[in-house]
Parts: sequence; C-alpha cells; structure tokens
Amino acid sequence: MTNSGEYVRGFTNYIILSILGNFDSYGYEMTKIIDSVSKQNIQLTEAALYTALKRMLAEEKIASYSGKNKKGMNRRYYRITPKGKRELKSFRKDWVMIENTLSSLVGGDFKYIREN
Amino acid sequence: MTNSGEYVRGFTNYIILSILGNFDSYGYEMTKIIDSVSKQNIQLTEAALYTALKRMLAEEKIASYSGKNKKGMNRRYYRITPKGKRELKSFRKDWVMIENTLSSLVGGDFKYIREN
DNA sequence: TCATGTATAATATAAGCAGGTTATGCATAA
DNA sequence: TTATGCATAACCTGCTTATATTATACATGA
Repeated sequence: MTNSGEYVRGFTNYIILSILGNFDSYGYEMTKIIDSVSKQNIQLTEAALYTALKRMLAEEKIASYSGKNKKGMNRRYYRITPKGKRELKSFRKDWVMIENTLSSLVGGDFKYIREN
Repeated sequence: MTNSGEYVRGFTNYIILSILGNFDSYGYEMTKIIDSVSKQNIQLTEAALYTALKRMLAEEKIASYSGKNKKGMNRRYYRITPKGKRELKSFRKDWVMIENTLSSLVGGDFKYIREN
C-alpha cells in the first residue's frame, strides 16, 4: 500500500494511548503490535513512534520507567497517565463520528442538495 | 472537536476524488459538501482544499474548466480524470482494511501475544 | 441618487509549523 | 549476523493561519 504512513497521522497519539490503555508497553513492542494488527496496511515507523513517545511524555499524556527483559537488556516502559486516559476517552467518543464521516466522504455515499 | 483537520490528512485527496466521482464540482461547493456531510467533526479548510486541487491538477488526477456564475466570481470546475478514477478505485479497495485496522488500534480491541 | 457598508459567493497564495520519512547510529545477546 | 531495543538529525509534505482580490446584491443614510 502506498503512503500508508500518511493515514496514521493524526491518529498516532491515540494508537499509542490505546495500547497503553491495555497494558504498559515499550517502543519496540508497540511497533510489533502495530505491525501485527495492521498487517502492512498501516505503518508506524520506529522513528515516528519514538518521537511521538517523546512528545507525549513532554505533554504528560504518558509516563515512563525503565525495565529489563529476561536477558537483561534494557527497556523503557511507558504507561498512560490520568491526562492520557481522559484524552483517550474523549477521542473514542469522537471516533465513531470521524469514522462514519470519513467513510461517507471517501465512499462517495453522501447526500448533498446542490443549488442552481 | 480539537485538531479535526489532522484526521483528514492523508484522506484529502480521496475525499476530493470521491466528490468528483459523483459529479463535477468547484472549490467553494466542495467545502460546503464536506461541511454539511461532516457536521463539524471533520474539517477541510479552503486553503487546504485549494492547495490540494492545485497539487492534484499537476498530478493529473483531476482536470479543470471554467464556468460562469450569476453572483460572485467565476467558478472553476473540476472533473476526475481516468488516472484519478483508477486511484480512487484502488483506494476504496484498501479503505476497508484501513478502517478496520484503525478501529482495532484506536479502539484497543486487538489481540497480541506478548513474549515474556 | 449616490456613496458607503456589509453579506455572500468564489478563488488564491504566502508563511509557518507539526509530524512523518529516510537514514543512520549504537548497544546487547544469541 | 540476526534480533532486540532505543534514539536522533535532516528533509519533505501538507495543513493552519492570515490575508487579498473579484464580483454581485442589498440596505441605509445623506
């Protein structure tokens, strides 16, 4: 699929918040999750993800703490903050509308009464 | 809704192609269509629209011709080209997947088997 | 009647910014 | 050398904000 990354723009934050709404996670795992869920039709590169995480940390929508894997390698875990939870909740309410609207528009099945 | 313009990014081209897939139209009318269909939950400003139209003209996804109007400036009509039609058709096939994937991700209802 | 203001219709572009892409680098472990 | 894991710089695209111009209709007041 061409340009698949462009579709995610505007949704990146909410994808991250959604994952962290389910369980604490770390960058590398989140890319794997998105890869596995999206099966190539949506793309969120590591560069995009890590900059998003940094951004959201600064905005205090997420917090982070360090952990290790079994082999002893470092991981940086992220968890959602109350602020992040509020934002996610609010977005999910809007999402239904956004989805329907986008569907109507790109599907071409909208009604519009033309003048003159 | 905050930042509603950001959601459209990546879909702008296909929204325009979809409208022109239904009937020839002009910039001002297209903004009215999008406003009326989206009812404030998606936004495509005139500036964004006109730059998109220019871009798509250059890429030959759409073509244009001038029309007259009783009131106000002359209208510039746009129609979809064969190239644009192909792109729209191809996108609509992908859209189902994109929609499902986005829904799973932002809805948090995805399955992922975590390793240790 | 003329001038002025304002609302609507319609198109267009410049400057700036946000965030994604491409590319690259580094460390550890199997 | 492949997988795990994090991170950043430079670049590019496209949206936002702001502004300008053309054109008609209509109201209002001098």
